[in-house]
Amino acid sequence: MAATIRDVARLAGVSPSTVSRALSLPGMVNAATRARVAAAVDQLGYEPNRAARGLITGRTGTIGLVVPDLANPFFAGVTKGVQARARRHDVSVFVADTDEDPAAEAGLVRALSKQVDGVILCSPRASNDELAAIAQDTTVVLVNRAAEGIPGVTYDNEGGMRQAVAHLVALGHQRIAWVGGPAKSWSTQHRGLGLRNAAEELRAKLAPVGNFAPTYEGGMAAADQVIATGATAVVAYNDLVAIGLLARLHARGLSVPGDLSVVGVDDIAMASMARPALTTVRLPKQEAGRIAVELLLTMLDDPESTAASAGADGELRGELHGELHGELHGELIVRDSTGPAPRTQPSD
Amino acid sequence: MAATIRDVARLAGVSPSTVSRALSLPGMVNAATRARVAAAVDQLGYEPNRAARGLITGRTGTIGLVVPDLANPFFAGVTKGVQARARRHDVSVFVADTDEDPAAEAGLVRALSKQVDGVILCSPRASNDELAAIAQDTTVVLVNRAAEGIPGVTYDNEGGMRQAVAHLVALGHQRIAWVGGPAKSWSTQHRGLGLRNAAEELRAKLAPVGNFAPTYEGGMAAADQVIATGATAVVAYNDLVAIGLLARLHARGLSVPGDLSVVGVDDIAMASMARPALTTVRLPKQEAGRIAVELLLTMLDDPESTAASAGADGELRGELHGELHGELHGELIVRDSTGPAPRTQPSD
DNA sequence: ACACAGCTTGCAACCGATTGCAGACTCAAT
DNA sequence: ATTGAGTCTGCAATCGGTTGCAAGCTGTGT
Repeated sequence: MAATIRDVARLAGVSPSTVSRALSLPGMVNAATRARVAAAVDQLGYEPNRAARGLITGRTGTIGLVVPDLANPFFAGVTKGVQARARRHDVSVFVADTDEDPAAEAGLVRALSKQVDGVILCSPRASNDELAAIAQDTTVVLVNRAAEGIPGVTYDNEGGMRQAVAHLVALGHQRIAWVGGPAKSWSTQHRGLGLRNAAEELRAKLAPVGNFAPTYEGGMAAADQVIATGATAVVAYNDLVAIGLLARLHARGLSVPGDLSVVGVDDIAMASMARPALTTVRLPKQEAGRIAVELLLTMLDDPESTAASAGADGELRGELHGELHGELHGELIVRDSTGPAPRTQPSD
Repeated sequence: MAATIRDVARLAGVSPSTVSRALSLPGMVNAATRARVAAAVDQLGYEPNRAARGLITGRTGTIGLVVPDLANPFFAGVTKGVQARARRHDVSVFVADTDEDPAAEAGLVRALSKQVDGVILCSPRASNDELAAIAQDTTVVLVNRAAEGIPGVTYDNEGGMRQAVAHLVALGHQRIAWVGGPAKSWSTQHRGLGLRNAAEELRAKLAPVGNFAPTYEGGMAAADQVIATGATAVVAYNDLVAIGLLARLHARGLSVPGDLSVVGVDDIAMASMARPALTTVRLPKQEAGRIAVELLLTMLDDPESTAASAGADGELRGELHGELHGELHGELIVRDSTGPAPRTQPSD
């Protein structure tokens, strides 16, 4: 049905090879011929068949994106970024959702990897060893996760947490609770670490209340333990957890920020719709997706470049500043869920 | 790098054609040979190259999905459904996000259509004529939109609205406001229609307050007009709008459901996290995605089948009940945003 | 006039699968 | 032994592009 390169060649009165070259190596063909080919191309609405091209070039022009859960606004944001930037490079994106199932992850990636040039792995649950194994036979870029020798883009969790703590300390809070996400999660570990450092430096006490599911329900479950710590402020693993906290605190009759200030992380749309509107550390989500695409495409163009070798020759695209690793910074968005520390503890 | 069909053939001591047949037409090859091939296949970890296969079969094993905005939880849900069901059929999904830009839509679909076997169009903004043109040269399935001659899956908006009105009338509400979404939107039209019919039948008065953006901001903008109608209950185009209403009503000092009851549509995760938790008409989102995939795959298997011809021979898969059109039903989820009508109008 | 370089272009092989056709083989019936 | 049907397998063409190689053409220097 669709026009082939031979149809174009016939119409332009040249051979298929010339058409091919006119399109991909324009400098190599005579200007007049090139014009005839161009005319034929758009008269026929010709577009090269990707499968055929991929067969010989070994490149499919497609990348894979694996996320834990598309319904999670954070991952939806990353996906949008990946998608938009990939389109700009004329690359298609296979999206796969693991449904938060760590077991499905590896299998999915393997299946995907046969069909794409490279894969972007977002917040993978796999172990470092498993990741290394995957990176062995596919070009991989990580998002929101760092692993030795694998390029990726991460957030400066420490910096974000420092901003949150500084904000709270300035409001007079001395004792800050921390509701962590999944224990093995890379970002939980780094956010916890950043919090600990910032608290120490700014002379506040940090009260970790353990690990909870990174969901609204997780926040509901954590709330009572937060109250029990006697803290006047709480930092939650993410906005979903923070909103769960808000709900349960309200149910317990506590006022936010009157009795307790609450800070989230991510700045999903829901954060500004919560009551009270949530103070949170905004993480640039689409930006992460965009950078991941650039990173992946860079590696694909120059297979020699890896996180390790990049330091040596460092000649990469703009945003990456010569390294096959991007780091994004969070920004504290102050809304209504944080306020001055109460004079007396809510437990009085 | 990866094993080819020739490698397998050599290892199994047969010709490539036999390997091909052993894999796709097992009945045609001798059991012993088939076993040798199978052994060779998994010793080498062989997987057929899709591009090569696609080249000759004309099928890519890939479908496209176009949604207005991945960050919208409704579309994220549909995407999850599409994605999961496609995987089950060993089909990959290209996801494209138009960023709510109706102008980008058509171009995107055209670009996509060259690379996939068929396209699922979710809540397209295009006109019926444009849709017909697209369906002309690609296999298309619509989600959340009906158009003459094009298969699709829609929601029974009338039925959902009837449930909402019945619920409100039972609570004593006589005057119900309606905040519509984008005027040209198919679902706005049908929800408005359903509301009008149900209101008439159940002897309630419907007060439409016009069309608003299907967002939180849209809801905020509509709230004051809703109050001005003197209605004691309001049905919003979707949950996002309803939550916007909630916020503005709260700011205006009105109590929900004390002064005004609010009903949304969709049942996105946010609905149960709102304060008060939102009464809403739950629309099965993933289910819509799943059915769309089945529909598309059916059409691909049997190119003769169209919405028009399906009635005649109607021999399709389970869920579809013999029609190339699926209709899903909403379910009223009663939470805390609806309650008995106040004795006196809030305007008193 | 001749050789040689440089620029364009075509031929043909190739990527990795699928499939129509025909050949080889087995087995039973005549 | 011959024929015929039926089963299984291989050959070779094909899908739609890309690319190494060689050949044609033009123009320049001698």
